[in-house]
Amino acid sequence: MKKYDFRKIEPKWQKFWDKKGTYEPDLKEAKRPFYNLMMFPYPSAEGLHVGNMYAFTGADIFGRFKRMQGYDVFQPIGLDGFGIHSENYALKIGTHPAKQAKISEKRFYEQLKAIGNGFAWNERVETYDPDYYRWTQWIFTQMFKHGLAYRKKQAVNWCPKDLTVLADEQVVAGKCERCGTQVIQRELEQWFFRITKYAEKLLNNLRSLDWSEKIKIAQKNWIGRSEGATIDFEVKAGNIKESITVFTTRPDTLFGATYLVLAPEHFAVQNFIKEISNQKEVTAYIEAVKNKSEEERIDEKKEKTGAELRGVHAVNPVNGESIPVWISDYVLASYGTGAIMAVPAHDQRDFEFAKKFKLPIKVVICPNYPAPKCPPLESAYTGEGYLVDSGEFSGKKAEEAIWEVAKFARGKKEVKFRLRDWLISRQRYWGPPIPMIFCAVCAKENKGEREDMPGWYSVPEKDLPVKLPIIKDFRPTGSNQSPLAASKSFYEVKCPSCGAKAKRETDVSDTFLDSAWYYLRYPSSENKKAPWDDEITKKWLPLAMYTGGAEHAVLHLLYVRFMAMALKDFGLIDFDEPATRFRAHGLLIKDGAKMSKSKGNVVNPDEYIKNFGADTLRMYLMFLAPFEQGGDFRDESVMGITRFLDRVWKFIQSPDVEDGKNLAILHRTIKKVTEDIENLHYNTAISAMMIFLNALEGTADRKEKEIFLRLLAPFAPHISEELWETGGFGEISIHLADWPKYDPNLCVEEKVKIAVQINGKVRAVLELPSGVSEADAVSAALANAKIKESLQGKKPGRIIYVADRLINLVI
RNA sequence: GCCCGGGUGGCGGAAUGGCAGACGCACACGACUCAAAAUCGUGCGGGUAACCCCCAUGAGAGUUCGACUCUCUCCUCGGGCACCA
Repeated sequence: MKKYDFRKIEPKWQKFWDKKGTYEPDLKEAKRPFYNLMMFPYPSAEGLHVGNMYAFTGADIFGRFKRMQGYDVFQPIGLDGFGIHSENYALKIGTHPAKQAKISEKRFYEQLKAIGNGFAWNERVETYDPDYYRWTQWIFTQMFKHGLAYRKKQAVNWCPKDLTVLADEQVVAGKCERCGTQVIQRELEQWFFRITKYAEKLLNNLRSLDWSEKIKIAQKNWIGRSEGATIDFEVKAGNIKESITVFTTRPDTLFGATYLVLAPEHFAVQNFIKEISNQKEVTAYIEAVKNKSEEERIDEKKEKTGAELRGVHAVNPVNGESIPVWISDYVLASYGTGAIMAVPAHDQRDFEFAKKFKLPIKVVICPNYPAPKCPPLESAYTGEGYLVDSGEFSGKKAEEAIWEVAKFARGKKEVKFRLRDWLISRQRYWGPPIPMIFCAVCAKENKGEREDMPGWYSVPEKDLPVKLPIIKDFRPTGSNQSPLAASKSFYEVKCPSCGAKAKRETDVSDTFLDSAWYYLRYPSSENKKAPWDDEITKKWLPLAMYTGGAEHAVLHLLYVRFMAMALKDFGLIDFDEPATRFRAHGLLIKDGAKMSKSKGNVVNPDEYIKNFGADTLRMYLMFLAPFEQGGDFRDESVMGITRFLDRVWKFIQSPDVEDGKNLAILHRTIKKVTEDIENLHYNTAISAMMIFLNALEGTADRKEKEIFLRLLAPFAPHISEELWETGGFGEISIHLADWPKYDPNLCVEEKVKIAVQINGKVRAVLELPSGVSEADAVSAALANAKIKESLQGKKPGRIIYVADRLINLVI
């Protein structure tokens, strides 16, 4: 018998599969399409991370399993190589990103081949390929034409290190999601995508999606729907009369509103400022807020700040009371209406503010009714109760009076979302130039492609792609402008409408736009005339299975859904959810800590593949823990799998023993492995194969070996293929063979062990024929010497019998 | 603060409400060997000389004939959100 030599076997079969196109489905003719997608990597670091390999292997096992079950599995791979992460890497090592992209590409593809995944290599996608980003730009123009892309000036998140704006989703706890730098606010005019238009749908669809629950929860919280009412307050200041609209989810507490608070940026503040007696104080406060960094705000979170607009008064619409008006940064300009009614007795933030500035606190909800004298509140009371001091509503249950009070105050029911529009512009170099042109002449004449955006034109389809020029100085400028703004030959264009001298947009788009539609391109990647082929798209999409990291819960996974909804509304695709099933894999850590370059504990898969083989590494990674949980990579445990595969090698080539005794374990193993793969419990599937091997070594017949190889194939594709060939078990490839089936009737052992308990404690274990009747089992138990002894002549009062499992005698 | 997950031997982990610790790692002993590695075999939660006994799944209570599993309270670790009215 030859020795198991993975160094020969693995490259041999990788070449074979490649040549034969084993993993290339017929995209046009496939009968049972199964699009199994995994999130593509961004090639920013020194090479493929073992975490990537972990994710890809998990997804690949599922794909191989489905392929053997008879599906035409399409499992493509590509690179998310455009964008700030790749650019930063290029900056760090001092190469041009375009050059670095080619280097990374080669390296990544070599590594991706070495892990033995069943990728469809013919349909690769690289986001920086002009053939690809041509269509990314085209999608931008579609968004523009349909009114979903627009420009607006507002305070946006700016990363002082990456020197670009960021979407809200890219800011984590006030810091840049990528580099961890404290984000600051800048007032800029930028391109946005109107994702908020789909807030309701993004939320509602979640219910019917078969996605990892934690992703759905994260999205739900991010979208942050709240139902409430907008209510108008008449506000007077000297000669000025304004109506200020507030948003509240608790209109039932209206009688307890003792003042209004406006965001410092609220439009009405500027009007009132002329009429107030403390102009200096208010102006100073507004200035102070403007200059506060996010860090300072978080620091001061506990301490409320603000300023009264002296001389400004609002009228509470439910009782006509005149109440003061304040400004404070605890009210956000960007949420609701930027103004609130403060009910200090029943809202903790208002409570703190009122305490600090000695504003009246009026209780309008008591837990009981009629209300006993309420003791002074220590904090806001937000529980249930009955309305008090609330005019005609007093005595009603607060919860039930919400809409009645709102109606009484002439409020309107309204739904608000936490979700903000997606900021698309980036002042960086390495991305698709935003395909827009601004013509000052048209703008002056109020002409434009869209009425609401004079002067703006999308680049005509025939002129796409707007190629990213190879410029020498691609470093971010820090000046609100992309490095492309320095390239005259790039930005000087003619107006597509009037032909006058116009200016091309010089910002590039967010990387997440590249990845928001890539799954559509894979199966149609050969098409040079359209972003995707309708027939192929109809056949293969939406995705049957999508696998990726949970860190993209509110980034990629939200954007990709939004994009599908938009494209569907444009009539370009016929589904609005890109993936019917999504599973988030867990995080792979190393010796109890997250892998990171700073800790120096990043594992590169290359040396492990070299030393142990791809099959061993694959199985090791999957054996660690449930795939959706993640695992802890420890060098010493790899040996377990090495031994296992060595034994498999010998087991399959050992002489056949025809004794037909292993039927039950064979069928149970098939059942267990099948169900475990379906549930992504690869660790226990591998354990079941180990148990099978332990039991059958030296007693297996040919059929049992053959079935074992098939079960092993998704996990260890090379060794199983090699043994399949040398053993002559069937046509090559094993990966196109059928998945074994089990017979539930044969899963049962002839004899079962039944635990006999007395008062829940096991006192004896009986071996009885399976399916034994209750009466027989109980009499066998009572006849047992140990049981007799334990019973000491007492008679069990109650007997619980669980078939084939246990008897509990209760005395 | 709120919302999700977790907490089981020395370690990774396994257990439709039914024999806790499968499977593997590490470790110990034995076989093979001049020797070592590899391989094979045996053992391996704690108490105990030993057990058929007792204790044990973060802590405490509860439901149940029976709880790692369900309910409540608390501790703790990880992740997400964080003045969202």
